[in-house]
Amino acid sequence: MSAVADAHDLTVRGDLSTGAVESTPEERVLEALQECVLRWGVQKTTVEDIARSAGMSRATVYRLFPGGKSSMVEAGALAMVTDLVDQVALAVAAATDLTGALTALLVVSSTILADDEMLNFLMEHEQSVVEAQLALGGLDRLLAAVGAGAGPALEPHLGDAARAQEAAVWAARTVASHLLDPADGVSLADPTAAHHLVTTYFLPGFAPGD
Amino acid sequence: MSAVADAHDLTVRGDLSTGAVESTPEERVLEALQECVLRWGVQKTTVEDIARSAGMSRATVYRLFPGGKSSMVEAGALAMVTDLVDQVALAVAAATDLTGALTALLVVSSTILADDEMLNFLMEHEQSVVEAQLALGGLDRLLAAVGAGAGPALEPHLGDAARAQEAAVWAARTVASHLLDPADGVSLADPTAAHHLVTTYFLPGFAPGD
DNA sequence: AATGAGACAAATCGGGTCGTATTGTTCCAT
DNA sequence: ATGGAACAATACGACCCGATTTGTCTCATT
Repeated sequence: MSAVADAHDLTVRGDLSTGAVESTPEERVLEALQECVLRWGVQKTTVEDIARSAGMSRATVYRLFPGGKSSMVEAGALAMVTDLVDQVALAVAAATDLTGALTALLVVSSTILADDEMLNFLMEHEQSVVEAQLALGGLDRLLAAVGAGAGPALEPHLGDAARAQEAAVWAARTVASHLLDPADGVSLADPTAAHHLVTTYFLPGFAPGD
Repeated sequence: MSAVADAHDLTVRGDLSTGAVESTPEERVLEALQECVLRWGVQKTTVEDIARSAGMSRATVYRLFPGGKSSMVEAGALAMVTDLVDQVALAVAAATDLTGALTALLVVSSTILADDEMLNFLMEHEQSVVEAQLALGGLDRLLAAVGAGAGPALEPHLGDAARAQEAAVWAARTVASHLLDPADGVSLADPTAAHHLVTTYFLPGFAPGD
């Protein structure tokens, strides 16, 4: 019923590292959306703009995304989150100890967000669009996604799956808080700052028993 | 120049615990503002409404608050924050150990916010007003105020003043995050949940050395 | 079978106007 | 020091209007 339920399969076909050699029509639409948004912003981008940019007719775009522009934006956001979670999970899994894992979680997610062209554009020119995505439990879903995606990678160092997920959500909440309110000169993308934060607030509570 | 700089002295004269026996004209205006807002919301409340409710003329209200309605709202918010910080500092100071102090900080602040009639009303009916106060570095100032107000009360258990303030700001950020996004069924107003959070994430990092 | 082109009503949006309510200031009487 | 009144300037809401956009549909094309 909700637009979220209509989310399409955004699985990439082809090798990401070598650029999109093969991509689904849905992906082409999302790429077109990104192009248009970076040029004119979300509000000024029309479905016709997207269709033209994607090299297909408006009718086809509507066939691919029956929900219209809003569903495309939602799908785009979902794709970004999915990518983010995947990369974070990868970085966390590569860590050898709990400190490194948590630090990686903070640094990688913060770095990705700080370097994301689309997100930076929206935060600067159309912050309301970002807020709209986060409202109505959007942040909850985001945090839950991070917990579900990065939690398991944290489990080897914590044993308990529930504790791992809790820690991941907690870290994600921290990143989100600092992202939406950069405030104090602390940047979690800085490995030193992140490490300090982890060793000060996170780590000790987990190490051995409760 | 800014409306903040025009903030008036809101010191209460008389005993708070026995109700306002004696109050300044400014306070009467702020009380009137609260009455009107709870009835009609911020947007629909006019200066004339406030003056009538305060039992004085519109001219007098403008003499007291040259900045108009916006400065009254700002002064009201400031008063609320001041009260909050004072009560939190009091509760923190009453704690005998670090665990109790941090837990009190979370529980008392969360409880006050959760029980605040005005804040609940605004969050439900005029969330944009709250957001407007938090934007433009408003949250930063709020966090700094908590750090400055409650930090010293934390110092006896931490020794270092800078560390105490850092911890207070961190806790405040946690409360703010959970307030703006209640999400996961965790309520920091619940002493058990707060205690769990403190012992898990906060405490261990501070106890002895670095 | 999938796509493009076009048509279509409905909804949305930006701009413009207008009358009213509110604002912020001022003067004067008490 | 306060209230009452007046005042211009402004903000606001309601309304209308034309243009754009949306979402759905049909039909021809490949």
